[in-house]
Amino acid sequence: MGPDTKERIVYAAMTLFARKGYGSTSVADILHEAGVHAGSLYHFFPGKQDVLLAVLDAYRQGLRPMLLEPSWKGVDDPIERVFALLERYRALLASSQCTYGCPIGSIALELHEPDPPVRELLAANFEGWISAVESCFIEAGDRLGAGVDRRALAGFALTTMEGGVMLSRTERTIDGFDGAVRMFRDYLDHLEAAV
Amino acid sequence: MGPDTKERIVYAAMTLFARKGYGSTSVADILHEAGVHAGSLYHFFPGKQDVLLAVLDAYRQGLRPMLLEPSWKGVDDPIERVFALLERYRALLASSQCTYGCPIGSIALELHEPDPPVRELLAANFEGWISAVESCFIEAGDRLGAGVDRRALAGFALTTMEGGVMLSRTERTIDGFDGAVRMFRDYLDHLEAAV
DNA sequence: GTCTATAACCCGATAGAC
DNA sequence: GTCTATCGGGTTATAGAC
Repeated sequence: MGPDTKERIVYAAMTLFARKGYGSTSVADILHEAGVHAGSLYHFFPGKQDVLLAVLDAYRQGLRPMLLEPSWKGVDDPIERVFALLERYRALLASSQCTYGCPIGSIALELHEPDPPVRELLAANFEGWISAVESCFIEAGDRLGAGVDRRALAGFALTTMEGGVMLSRTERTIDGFDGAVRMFRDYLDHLEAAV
Repeated sequence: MGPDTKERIVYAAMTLFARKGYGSTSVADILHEAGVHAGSLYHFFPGKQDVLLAVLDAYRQGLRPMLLEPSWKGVDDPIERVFALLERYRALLASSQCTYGCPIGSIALELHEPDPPVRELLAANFEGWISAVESCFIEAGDRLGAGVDRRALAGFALTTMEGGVMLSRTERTIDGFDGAVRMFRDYLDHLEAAV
């Protein structure tokens, strides 16, 4: 239908996987959402799982331009940037009645035994996220004690976000997410005060 | 086949849902695992989702006898009890090559739009977990400052565990879980030191 | 590259004998 | 309560014309 058929398929799949999950999204759903027919999808992709791989790769490639840069617009303080990132997930939750959270985390838990390339792309997405946040904590310099493990702290930011999303999605209230982020903030305050 | 057919079905489903997820477990899988035939399952349950409800209720009822009490055997310190609980999840991860984590969290994220009774039972499971941990923090008395929100801190323990499980399952390494728990421990150390 | 039709399969659930 | 056979429908993927 156009030169960007493949991209439309990936974008449609991205939307649907985030909204309904991977298993609950049928190929027919993707075809309908993208406005293409089966022949086109199977021309570009060997199968459904390869569409998932393309989606996960798109997330990975979009980390900076689609997630970090919008979140960090007008925020220069490196530690505030971490909370600006968390705030973006809060906005996603709040604007969807606590239905939509982190698409990577949902897929990561939905697929119990993913094929290696899928699992590796999921891990690469987490790794990119953690690395970006780690950079913020490194940039914060001596506001955090020299003994503070920046990488582990960034991983803790991720687990706070993912766990908070899970709790809020289940309770259908933003409270769980907010509570977790508030505790994480308090922890960072203690770390800064301890220097 | 016996007077406990219904229980065998629930137990089989519990095992399979934890191992493969809800959607990837077919009724035929449950029948095979439980050693019963379709007629028996549909005699006791209207459908597959009702088996899930029974499983979630079993987890809820088993929280104390199956999870808390074994974790807290020989551990009297209320704050150490929280970490003993987290240690139990670590053992589950470690003994399964980081495949098996928290079955409730997996199902919570797998089902994007669960029917109300399912979502409510998932929330009730989280609520029971959080309440139990909150009790520990309350029991810790003035070792934590009076201004510390015990309930939010318990929720933070849950998000730390669930997020850590997600990260470790994806990376197939225990590091993410250990890092998150280490940070949580450090936070509690700061809270205790600040009193 | 795109479209239609359909193959081959698995699913949850049911019917009805015992 | 238990067993067998099967229905009806949705699934991924393919075949083949255009």
